Amino acid sequence: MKGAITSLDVAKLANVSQSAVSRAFTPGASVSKSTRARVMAAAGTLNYRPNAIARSLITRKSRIIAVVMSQLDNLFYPMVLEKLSLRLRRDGLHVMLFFSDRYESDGVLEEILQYRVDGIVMASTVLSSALARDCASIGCPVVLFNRMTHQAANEQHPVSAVTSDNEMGGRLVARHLVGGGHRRMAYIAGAEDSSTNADRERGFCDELALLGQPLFARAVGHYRFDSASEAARTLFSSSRDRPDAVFVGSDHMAFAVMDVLRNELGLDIPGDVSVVGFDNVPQANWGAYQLTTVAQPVEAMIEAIAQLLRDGLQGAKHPQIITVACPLVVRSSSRTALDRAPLCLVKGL
Amino acid sequence: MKGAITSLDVAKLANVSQSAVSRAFTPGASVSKSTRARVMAAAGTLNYRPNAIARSLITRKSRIIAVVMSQLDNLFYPMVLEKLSLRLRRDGLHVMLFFSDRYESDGVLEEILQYRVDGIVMASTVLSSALARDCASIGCPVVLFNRMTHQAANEQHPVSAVTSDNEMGGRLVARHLVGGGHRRMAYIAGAEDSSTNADRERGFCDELALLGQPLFARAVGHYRFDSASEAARTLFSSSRDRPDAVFVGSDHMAFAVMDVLRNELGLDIPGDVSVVGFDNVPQANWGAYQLTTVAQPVEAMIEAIAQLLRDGLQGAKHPQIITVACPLVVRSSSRTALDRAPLCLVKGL
DNA sequence: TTTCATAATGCATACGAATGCAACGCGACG
DNA sequence: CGTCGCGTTGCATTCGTATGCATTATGAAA
Repeated sequence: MKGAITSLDVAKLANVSQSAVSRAFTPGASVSKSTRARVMAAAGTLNYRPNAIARSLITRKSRIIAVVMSQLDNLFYPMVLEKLSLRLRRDGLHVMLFFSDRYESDGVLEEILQYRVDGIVMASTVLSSALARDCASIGCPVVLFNRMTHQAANEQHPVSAVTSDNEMGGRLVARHLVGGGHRRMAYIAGAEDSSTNADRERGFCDELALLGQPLFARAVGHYRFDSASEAARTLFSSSRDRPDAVFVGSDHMAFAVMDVLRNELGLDIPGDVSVVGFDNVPQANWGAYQLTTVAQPVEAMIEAIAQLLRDGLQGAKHPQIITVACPLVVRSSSRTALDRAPLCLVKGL
Repeated sequence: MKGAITSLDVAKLANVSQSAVSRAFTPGASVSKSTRARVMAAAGTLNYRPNAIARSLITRKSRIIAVVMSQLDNLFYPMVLEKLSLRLRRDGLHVMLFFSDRYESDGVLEEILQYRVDGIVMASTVLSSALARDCASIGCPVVLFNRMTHQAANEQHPVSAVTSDNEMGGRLVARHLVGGGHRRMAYIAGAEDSSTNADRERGFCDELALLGQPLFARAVGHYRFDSASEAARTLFSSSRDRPDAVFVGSDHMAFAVMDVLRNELGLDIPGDVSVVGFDNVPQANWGAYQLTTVAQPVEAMIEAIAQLLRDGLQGAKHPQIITVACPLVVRSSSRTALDRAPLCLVKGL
């Protein structure tokens, strides 16, 4: 077996014990300057690298964080994935990536737990009560990202969560659209069983009602591109009485909606219809869309994840729910109060 | 220590030896039906899960594949990542995700090798000669994805690679554009030191020359959105003598180019300019772009990766270079011979 | 019933590094 | 010169599972 260089090989070459090698590679361990130097030299000539697997076995820390995703076609998640990975690396943690669909995660979680990961970030779904219990008993912290169902607040097996203030985001959109003079507001929902959608929709509708402009129409896009296209066709098929503004549950769906409105129905955005999304993915700033949207503060959310994981690793702090504010980013896919002025003048003539 | 359920605990409860437990969880091992049943029952009540870390230590197989990426903002890579992860899972492998920029990967690789991964897929860059040697000596197969530089063909430390037939892709575009009646063809390059760009550009230019229509203009976009916008501005700034077609080194850049052409320069696509990309990411089929592009056959490429990894795991097969064909997908961002006909009629009037 | 061949099981060890404990060396101080 | 203390070092054990080998149970063939 050629490439099996162990700490013992290094120890022999450096004329020290295996313990010394181990200590030389452990920051802050009790080793003299000279010993460490000799060890490092020997390690260098042998091309030795400490075996993280063996280390994990004895330290009971794998320094692996499992990240569970779905829907990487929605650019929001790749963005999160990349930033999260870089952030965790700064804490000496590594990302093991898993995929599960929205409704089944238990199978994947079984695999995850075999690796004795130091934490789990779930961005695809929530976890079953049974697995939440298992994670808790093992002491493996779980952080829900962008998800927060009853389980997160489950009394028996609570789980931490990081979300943006989806409800407030919905409210901001309502104010923006009403302020822009729209009268027939529609909503295209994401997955109806997701907390993000529930919160966004509730905030939007409540605020609309508060402003005396109840929701005009509604359809469901399931957070999927194709479903969103279909929803747009349904909502805007009749040329009379169609919405003059639509809030779409995610940017990803909003792009589909804009494509249908412009290319299939020949509508002008924002002349005929204002469109607002949610997430503020990079594409929202692309020339073809210039989408007004609610920005999820990814950096802050990721910092929150890192903190929750750190807490979870150190001790059994109580699970926490962290909610971060999300500002509205106004671009040209929606009419604003300023745009409205000339329209009124025209009307006045 | 509460959650530390080991195979020994299960063994005691089931009144068998620890070996029996191990064998019960090993498919194809020598255990009687009844013993396995008893073990599984005990494991169930104790919530036991085999420890993959300990298993890896002794089997010397971590069942982990390191995947190194960069630029997740180009949707091509998230797409690959998701499909690759699902494909490898079918082989019982798991993805550990790393990021490195295009020019530095050695630091990341040092970390990777500590985990004794069973293979490495590099989609971000190539690896240094020194690390290629290390990987080879350890017996850790490396597969370059979408990259193929001199190192891949390095005599001393050869490395496997999977790419699409980029050169042929470039040729197809050349034929398509010339066939569509274009006369002033431009190319917007990706990163000039990447093999993908070199191959695409060579194929495109060679074929253009062959068809008697040498390249008209060229700029560099470095595979980045912003750089591509800038390149488009440069190429199309003068209204006289501007290209009537542009082949862009990737879809991701092509979207930037289309945005500039339409929204900043007021040009019609494909009326004034035809645009062709490379990759065929999902967005290329979106209404706003409808981008003619060369399709990278992701499924086939991933199958090739899986095969190379399998070969590399089993024995020391010679590193292989796998190249898969990539068809042109024609959409409405480029004029075709058919579109030309009416133009000729108009001319004829 | 006896005799093998085969399947099933347990024992003991190995994987590679971390760490408590004891031993050691060295300098300082009494 | 002896003793104490502190910084180093090595020894031995440990983490949880897989597996070669020896042993025993099982069933089929004689």
